Amino acid sequence: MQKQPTIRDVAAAAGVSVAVVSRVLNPGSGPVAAATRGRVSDVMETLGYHPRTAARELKHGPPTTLGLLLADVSNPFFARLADQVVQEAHSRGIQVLLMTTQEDDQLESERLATLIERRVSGIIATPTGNNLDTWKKLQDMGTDVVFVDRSIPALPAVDVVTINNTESARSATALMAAHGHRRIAIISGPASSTTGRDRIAGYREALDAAGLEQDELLIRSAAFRGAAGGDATTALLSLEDPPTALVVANTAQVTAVLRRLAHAGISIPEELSVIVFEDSPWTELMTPPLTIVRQPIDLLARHSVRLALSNPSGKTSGKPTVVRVDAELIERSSVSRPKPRP
Amino acid sequence: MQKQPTIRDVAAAAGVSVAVVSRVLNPGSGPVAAATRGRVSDVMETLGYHPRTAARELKHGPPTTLGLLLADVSNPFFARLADQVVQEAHSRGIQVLLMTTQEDDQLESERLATLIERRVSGIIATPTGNNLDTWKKLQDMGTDVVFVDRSIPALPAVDVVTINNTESARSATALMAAHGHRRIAIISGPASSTTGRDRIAGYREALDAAGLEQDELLIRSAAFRGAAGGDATTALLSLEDPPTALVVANTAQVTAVLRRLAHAGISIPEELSVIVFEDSPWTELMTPPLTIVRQPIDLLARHSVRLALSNPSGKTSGKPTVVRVDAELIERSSVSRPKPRP
DNA sequence: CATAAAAGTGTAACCGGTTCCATTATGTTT
DNA sequence: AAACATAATGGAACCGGTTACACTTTTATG
Repeated sequence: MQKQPTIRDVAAAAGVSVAVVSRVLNPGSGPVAAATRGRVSDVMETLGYHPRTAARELKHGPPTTLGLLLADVSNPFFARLADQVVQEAHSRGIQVLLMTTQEDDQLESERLATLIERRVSGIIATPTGNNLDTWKKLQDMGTDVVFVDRSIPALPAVDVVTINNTESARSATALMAAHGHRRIAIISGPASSTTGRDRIAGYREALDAAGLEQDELLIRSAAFRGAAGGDATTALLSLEDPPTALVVANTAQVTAVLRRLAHAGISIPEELSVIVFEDSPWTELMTPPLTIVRQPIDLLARHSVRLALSNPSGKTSGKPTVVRVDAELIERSSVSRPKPRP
Repeated sequence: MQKQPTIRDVAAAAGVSVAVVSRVLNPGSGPVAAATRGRVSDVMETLGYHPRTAARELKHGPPTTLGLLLADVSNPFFARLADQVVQEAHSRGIQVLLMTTQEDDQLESERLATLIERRVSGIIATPTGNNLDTWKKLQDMGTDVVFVDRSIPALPAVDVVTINNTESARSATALMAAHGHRRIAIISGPASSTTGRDRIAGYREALDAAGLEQDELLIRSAAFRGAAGGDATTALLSLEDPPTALVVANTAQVTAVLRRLAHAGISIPEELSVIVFEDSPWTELMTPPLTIVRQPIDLLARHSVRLALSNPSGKTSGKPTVVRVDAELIERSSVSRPKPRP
């Protein structure tokens, strides 16, 4: 273990001042004779010199780090979002500090405190819905905050990137109706989440458009974490007049729902038509291949990163940006006509 | 956008010196009268003061950031590893800088340069196998490097955390043999990777133990990325004497392999028994539920973080630590006796 | 009560870069 | 060749914390 050379070591070894070395380090910050530049570069090479980011950031914290605050990364949706965000950020020379909240406001609060202390230039987050003051404070500090996938209505000043949740649930439900289903159920995210609410709204719209009656018993909100999806499934199956179609609009609960259906011996689509909000490769490998709603994760990531870096310091723009991208309904084989009732 | 207060602002507002404020910030670094502490804390609160991490790290770069360098995060295995590493790190007050290499040495090299400049205290990585000099340099600097999942034989001085690859492939292959299979194929990672080599070694051991002949045509190395898994599958299926059992020991290629099998209309396990190295929930939802090798990701993460933080600065310990955890073979329904040949 | 020990506080240097500004070297113009 | 613009370099302050050390005030001890 050797201690690292500093800019002064390089300057001394090259027989120049630290100012010159700094200029070599930051091309464009001032003139340096070609010969000098070469000599300094050589010295840096032989000494194995690398400037410390921490020191550089002290002067004018440059937008070199971005906070990515997700609910959790074991969920494939968030995992792929993280992957895309990291790639997109890297392509711009930006680093990503990854944090998770586990959907817990307390943890979220701690993570936000850390992000404040790090003076990250931007944050891309799936907010829990609380910590409003902290979010506001972050923006006051000039941090570019972007909510992705969800938003917080009480914070209308924050940029948001989501899919068109209402429309995606509407089209999925409409497909069920078009196949002749009259008892269509939906399992969505919690009512406290914008995704949950919007998707249920789209579901209702589709029912109205199809002239179908709304039955509150067929609308289930399940938490993102835990086994809520399985329980909701069981509840739906044990209804007196059970649904013939099910839209699983809570990505985090898709496997829990499917597991419960399998254990209950429900055959898809004969007994129950199913559409899930989930775009992993395995949905195609199921028997039958599942009809899905595909969320364009790469677009979400790209727009999020762009917005999180768009206001280098201090936003003058008045109103926040809201990007809404369209999801895609991929029809495979898990939807059919309902079997006639006895 | 307001500019942030500094420690001097706080000191001035509280009518004390910066040293006192610093002591309030770092309990244990020196005595502060209770009354003073309270007053300073109040001022920090009202001013909305948060110390800048960059400035703190200038003095003695404390082990507060960890680099996590993975091949990619869209792969569920790595995603869950990332999730666990982040959680484990957070529980110790450590932040995680997430980076991906896409299995590309050039990109890896760039990421490593960044990590050097950031002076992270530790790095947890799935190395591509190149950039040997940089890895050495990192260690010389006192960075705690931990390879997870794979290792680089040419770098024996690095701590490693892996599953017992040889044993896991051996037991999977042995299970096939125990079911009476004589033509057992394996699709592993590239021969350049330690995981690929070790798993093939275990496979060979199992064949020997079962007194089965080794056929090099049944051993396929597929790259981690791309469609290599599908191609290898097709090649195996079109063999003159095709296998009756297949061990998919390349997690990144599992879905590609299964997709190809589905398209080829191969029924599992009637025509082909299958065991996959993959522990996602969906493996249980398949028809039939897949027999899998489960890798204890949480253990990998826990040990990795522990090692990456164990040598606060400057390792005196002579030899590196190698942690090898056991994978678990979960028997479900994708393995059966081979059907008798005509 | 004198005095030593401990507690509380302040001053200033330092970490490793960046950058303003002054100074000197080089080059161009007429 | 004088006059002046431009290039190249160096000195030193600064970013926002931490900390060694000096100094003052309390508290403890004999």
